[in-house]
Amino acid sequence: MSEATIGDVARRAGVSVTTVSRFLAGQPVRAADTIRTAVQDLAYRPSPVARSLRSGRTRSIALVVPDVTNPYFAAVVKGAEAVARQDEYHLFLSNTDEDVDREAAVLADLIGRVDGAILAPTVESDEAPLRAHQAGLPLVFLDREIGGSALFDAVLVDNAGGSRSAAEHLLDLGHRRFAIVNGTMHSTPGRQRREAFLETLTARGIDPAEIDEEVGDFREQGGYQAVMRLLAREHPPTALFVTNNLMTVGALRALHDLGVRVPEQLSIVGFDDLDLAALLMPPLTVVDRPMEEQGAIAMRLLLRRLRESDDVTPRRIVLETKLLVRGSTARPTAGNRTPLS
Amino acid sequence: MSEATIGDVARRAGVSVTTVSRFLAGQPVRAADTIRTAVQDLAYRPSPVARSLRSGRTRSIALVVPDVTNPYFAAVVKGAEAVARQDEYHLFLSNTDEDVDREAAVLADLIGRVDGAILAPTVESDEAPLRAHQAGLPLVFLDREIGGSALFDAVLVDNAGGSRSAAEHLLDLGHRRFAIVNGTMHSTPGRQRREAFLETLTARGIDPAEIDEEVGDFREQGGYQAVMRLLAREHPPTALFVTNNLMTVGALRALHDLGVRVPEQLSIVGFDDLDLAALLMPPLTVVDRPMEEQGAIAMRLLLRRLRESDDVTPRRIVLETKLLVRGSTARPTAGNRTPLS
DNA sequence: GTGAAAGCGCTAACAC
DNA sequence: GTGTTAGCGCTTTCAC
Repeated sequence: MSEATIGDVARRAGVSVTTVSRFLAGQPVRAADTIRTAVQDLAYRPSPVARSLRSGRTRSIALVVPDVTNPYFAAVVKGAEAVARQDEYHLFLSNTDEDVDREAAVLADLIGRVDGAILAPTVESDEAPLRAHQAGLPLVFLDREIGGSALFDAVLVDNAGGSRSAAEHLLDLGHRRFAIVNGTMHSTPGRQRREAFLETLTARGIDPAEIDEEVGDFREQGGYQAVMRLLAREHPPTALFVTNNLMTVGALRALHDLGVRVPEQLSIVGFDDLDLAALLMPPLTVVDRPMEEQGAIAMRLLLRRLRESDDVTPRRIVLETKLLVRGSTARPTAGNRTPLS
Repeated sequence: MSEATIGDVARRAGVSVTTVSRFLAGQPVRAADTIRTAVQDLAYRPSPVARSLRSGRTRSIALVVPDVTNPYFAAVVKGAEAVARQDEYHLFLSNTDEDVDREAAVLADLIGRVDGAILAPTVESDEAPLRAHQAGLPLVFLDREIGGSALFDAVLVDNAGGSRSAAEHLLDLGHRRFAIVNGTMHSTPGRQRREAFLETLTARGIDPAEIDEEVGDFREQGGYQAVMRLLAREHPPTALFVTNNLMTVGALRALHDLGVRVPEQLSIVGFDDLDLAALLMPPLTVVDRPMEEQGAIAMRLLLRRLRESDDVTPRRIVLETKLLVRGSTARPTAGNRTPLS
């Protein structure tokens, strides 16, 4: 029965709708008390939809991520939501499941429904975001970018730095046989984490032939299978870098099923911390980064863009990573260090 | 520049807006081809806001949960979103952080903005949902209820059954000294899990004095502190039941810091499975339940209610739990079985 | 099968 | 400081 409109309030208070509107906007009005009473009596709530139609703004923001079930994105959502709430914005949430078509559909659908969107695009060659942008949807990129996206605000992570620290840590321990489980190679983090890891290794004299690669597509199952393949090889690696949290879980599961002892037989570094990482046996060494904060920053960037004129130069914020050395990395054992001798 | 309106399309196609509207609605129209072209040329998209104002429906649903960062709720969100998408509904997400006031504010804010909401209420004595319902917001309860909520659809879990299975498992192993870490005692799961655990124990002859209780408020930190307090006692328990996932993580952290050996010194059962539960040392015994499915069911219930008339009798669906016995539970050791002798 | 016109609930000129 | 009115973009009578 919440059907009271501004007209009802006006009638009950014996004034015009204009006056009520002005009262609601906080402007000085003679009949303030009367109106206030009428509002309460009728349990009047201004219709957000009508306001939106009038103002052209919805006071809501969409957050488009591959998967909320990924603890990293869950944290991002939380951070973003908290900031939105403060500014009285509402949050739409969409999962793309790393599916480009779904992402495109979602974005198209969002136009006119939200004032802006925060997006973790599936692939760097993605066109959908550009179309959405041209259609008037302000966009901020989260964690990933698309090609030639100098137009957009973005909150990224120093993937290269993170991977480098992982590689150096493993090198310093004395490893010479490496493997990396890659994510989606068409995405920013997938590409950057791989490249930096490989470059660091070869720059320090590692023969590329000593670096095995498998793709795990950023999924737990992918990580599992990648590790299964990796360890089935004749000369398995002694050091493993897994480039996201979900794949790390899968990798650990695989190592567990295989009975591989960590770090005695294999050292492992993950990208992204896990809630239970420190409680695993052994505790997991990971590249960590701010998560809720990344969501919060993305939201702030977007809200600021909505506030200011649209021609503000795009801002790119790159957050630092931090290597958390725990127990899953160690020196290679003698047998492992020279697997061929 | 996505400013084309239905009027622009009509003009370009040389027909009236009515005809365009009918065309868009899929009704037979002579100028179909012309209109189709005009729509494409102008990249016309019907305004969702205008449609909502007209129809009184927004095609969006809100999901109000305590915390998306909780893997259980993240899974629920995913399940609910998938169902909503199929029916072309959009999802609003709000975190309440277990705060009654925030929840009330969120609900009030949602009225008129969504067609319905799925809610995991903070406390059973909550009034806000009733007010929202009276204001015309269809509601489905998720995982938790409020007092006298026979009015509402709900998707619950057999908390009593889950706790009973945990208690019986521990009893069967021979434990006589118990402890339970409770959640928010004013919430449905908090209350039910506690009661069933205690009843099962006492029904099997356990002296209530042999059952320690601490409250952890469903938070990780709460679980940590609860366990710290529990194990500081003179005659610590040999069996521990932790009533949700977050608190279980905290509990494990505490046990780790304390150097308590599981299950030798203490058996532990958690409520809700964790992604890494099976990989912990020892693997964690837990009460598991469907998570994404619970979200999906809640969404289906709500959409069905929106479709059917509002006077359908409320439906309550109770999902079954399943005890996953892994390695964190074992017989009490001799020393522990009779701590006083 | 089609068009004119009213109206969803609100805000903002514009006159007073 | 207040009321009248137009109009945001759409759907839907109601005549034709």
